[in-house]
Amino acid sequence: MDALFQGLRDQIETLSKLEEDEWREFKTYWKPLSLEKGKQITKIGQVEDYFYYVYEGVVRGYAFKDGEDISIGFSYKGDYSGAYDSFLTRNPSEWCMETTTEVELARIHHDDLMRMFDKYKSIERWGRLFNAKMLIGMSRRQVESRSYTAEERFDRLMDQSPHLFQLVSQRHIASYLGMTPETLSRLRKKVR
Amino acid sequence: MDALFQGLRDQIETLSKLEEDEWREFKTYWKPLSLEKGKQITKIGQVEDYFYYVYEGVVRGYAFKDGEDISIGFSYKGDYSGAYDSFLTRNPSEWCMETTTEVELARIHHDDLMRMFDKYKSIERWGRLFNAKMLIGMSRRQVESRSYTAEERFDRLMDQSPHLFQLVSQRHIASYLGMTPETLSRLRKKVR
DNA sequence: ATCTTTTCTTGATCTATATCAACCCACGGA
DNA sequence: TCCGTGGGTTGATATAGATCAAGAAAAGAT
Repeated sequence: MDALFQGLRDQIETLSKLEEDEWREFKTYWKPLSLEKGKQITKIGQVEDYFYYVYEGVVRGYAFKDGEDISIGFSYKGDYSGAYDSFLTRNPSEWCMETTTEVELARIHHDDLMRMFDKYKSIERWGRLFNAKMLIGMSRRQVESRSYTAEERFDRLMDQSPHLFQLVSQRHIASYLGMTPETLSRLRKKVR
Repeated sequence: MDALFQGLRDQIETLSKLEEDEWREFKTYWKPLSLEKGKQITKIGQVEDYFYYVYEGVVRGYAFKDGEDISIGFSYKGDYSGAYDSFLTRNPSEWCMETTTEVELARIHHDDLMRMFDKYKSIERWGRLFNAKMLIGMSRRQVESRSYTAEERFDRLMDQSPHLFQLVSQRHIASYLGMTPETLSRLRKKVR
């Protein structure tokens, strides 16, 4: 619990240093939250009101494409999570989040965060840099998905996040990689 | 020229209002720039030092995938442009920018912008919201490229930016849509 | 205006990956 | 202990779109 808040603070301060009293106040708006495996966090069609910090476990973000569940991304320890799109635009979310393991999170409500942005420049700065970081990550992934074949994408994921294969099911990984479970299965066979 | 700055200011103020004197100072760092068609703005491998505002014309961003030039995106009147990734990370850019028409731009140097972020909270806020806007646009495009077939992507572009077909060559549009020029040509035939 | 170069079109194949279908395996509940 | 349900595998077939190749048209260059 203390460790959770310490992790959160450290994470924030990689982007923008906070004064002791700024942090003391900011901290009061973050609420810890423990969830068991397989819990829905955000549902499609509702506006995302929270911004999440993942302290322990894995959260999966996914959307529906004609009935099929397709994974958008995974958040691990130290990541932020949530239907950030909807959180920003205040439009109903087109995707949802669920826990794939037991998780420990902290979350802050949109309105509280906005108030903090208004009040503290250091937090506003954190917001700017956080968005920048997301942007960079997303543009990397875009290049990734555009420039590589299914097989290359698979190899690269095996390389970069082998642990993922332990944590979530094949079908979720497959949809994340933009291929069918069958194709993924065949690729894995090839490697073995 | 006055119109250019007015456009820039309006654009900025859709995200964050500036005081008269804040704008007066901020404005001094933005330098207007006219370029003819076909000019390289940023080259691969160099760090992007500028952030661009497009007042007139079209700028194309592209990368190289085994020798082939693939378009990442286009910026029109009122958009911002530049190898934003590299601008943020200060790493050498993996893509480059060129004008596809005559253009009128204004640009600000990275260091000046950083100083402005430090000095004015309203500009820091603009930075945060600008990043958020980019993020939203990018996540939309990601969904776009992932959930639709080549034909659907084409139809949607025809719908949303028909003018683009006048402004840039088929091959650039094709690579932007993630298909070969041949495929694009066949799709266009289908529509006619 | 003529020549050259580039872009666009069209047709014939080829290939990666999807789709459909059957089967196996592991695990949780009765 | 047996059964059912969902995830994973494997095989056969289908298909969107790529690739290769060659001609037509448009755009620059001299």
